[in-house]
Amino acid sequence: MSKPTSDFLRVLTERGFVHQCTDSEGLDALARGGELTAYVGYDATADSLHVGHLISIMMLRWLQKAGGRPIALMGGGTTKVGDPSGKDEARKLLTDEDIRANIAKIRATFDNFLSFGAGQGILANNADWLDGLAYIPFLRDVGRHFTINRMLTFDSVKLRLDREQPLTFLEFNYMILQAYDFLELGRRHGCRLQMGGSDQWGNIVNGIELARRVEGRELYGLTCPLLTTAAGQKMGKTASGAVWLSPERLDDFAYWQYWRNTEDADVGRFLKLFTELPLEEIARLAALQGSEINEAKKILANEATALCRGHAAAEAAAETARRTFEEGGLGDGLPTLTLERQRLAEGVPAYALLREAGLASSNGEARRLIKGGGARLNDARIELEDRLISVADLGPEGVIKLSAGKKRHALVRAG
RNA sequence: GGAGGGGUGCCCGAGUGGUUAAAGGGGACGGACUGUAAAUCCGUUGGCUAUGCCUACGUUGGUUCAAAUCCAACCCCCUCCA
Repeated sequence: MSKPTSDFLRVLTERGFVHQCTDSEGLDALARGGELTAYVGYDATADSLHVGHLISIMMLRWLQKAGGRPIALMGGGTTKVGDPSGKDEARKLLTDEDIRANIAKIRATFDNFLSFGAGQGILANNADWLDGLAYIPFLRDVGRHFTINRMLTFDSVKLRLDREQPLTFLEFNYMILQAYDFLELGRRHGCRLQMGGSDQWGNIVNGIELARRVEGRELYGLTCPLLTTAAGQKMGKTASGAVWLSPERLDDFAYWQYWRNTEDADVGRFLKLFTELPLEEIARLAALQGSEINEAKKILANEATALCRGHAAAEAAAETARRTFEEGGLGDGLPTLTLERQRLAEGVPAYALLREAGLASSNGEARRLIKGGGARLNDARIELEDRLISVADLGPEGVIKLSAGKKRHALVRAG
């Protein structure tokens, strides 16, 4: 593809967001010509998005910065049915109330990245049009434009069939519903572009085809690469699961740490995708060698955290990290457990305290941690599993520092 | 509906009567080495009020001194046939 001339596509291309595009020339012309409206769809099964969603959120953000109008589409309608693709066990069906609550909480995250309001971004919900669909009319108006022959050629379907895994009729319909979303957003908001992960390519193309057939409208699709780390791992896993975007699910310090621990080989790529630093600056940072690249990682952590959690949170997390790792001291931002003074006076077994502080998920795990030499009390290795920890262990600042390994720390205070 | 195959720990997968909390791998966690990186090596990896007790191999019941392993019924998945 020739070099894009629109701000939007140029930025996306330069920063590594673009995997495939249905018609980059056409889209470029459209983006150049005026206000471009584009959407990305998000599931509403959890009350928070995670870093896997971040790349597409950034695309919406760049769109808005380039003068376009982003639509974050919540799958309130499709979630109600329950996405069967996680096929291990039938996901429990969410109630309307759950979904509404999830969407409200997710919205708080979007507010950090996008501006919603009159003439700005839109937070849409496909329940608005899917809930009321009448089956027969829908089949006649929309279903007739899909041939099974063609649907069978899409990767999402083909992979399943090749691997001899079941594909339910419900999932089959997902393609159609998603295609219909695109059509509907075009009608309602003049949306011309759908973006998503590369795994969404087939679904996106379906929407484009549908709109062409139903109303002769030309739509566009753009996918971003699925994010893996340089080591080939799926992005966003930590000790305790997904890296959540909402502070209720993952505290600011942990979020900052996630970025701080990026592999060397990923630093440049992540800076381009997850920060808004100028490319020249990024090129300089990514070229740092040896331990100097840690500076780049700190900047990555600061910038990424500032976007998602705000500047104050980013600075506080950076300060906590500095105190904890560079001075070996205590950072205020570490997870803190407040214990009744009475209990602490009597003493609590080390394994129990580690569990309560969230450093181990069971007493057994805590015991193993101690046995393996990974548990520390005020930076001194804990030798005995049931060693009592008491007020006598409070440091000068009135705090006990517990550690599991070198990176996971927690504070205990007497309350 | 018929015939055959299968359901094992976070995941994959071995195991066909006792020494099996269950080989091996992956992942995860911890240790060593480092730069809060990667790679590598080592250890750990069901729970508990812990030299013991409890729970666990789809579900329920049975045989046996003893069952993930044998029997029965049921549930679910896959393949082929109708």
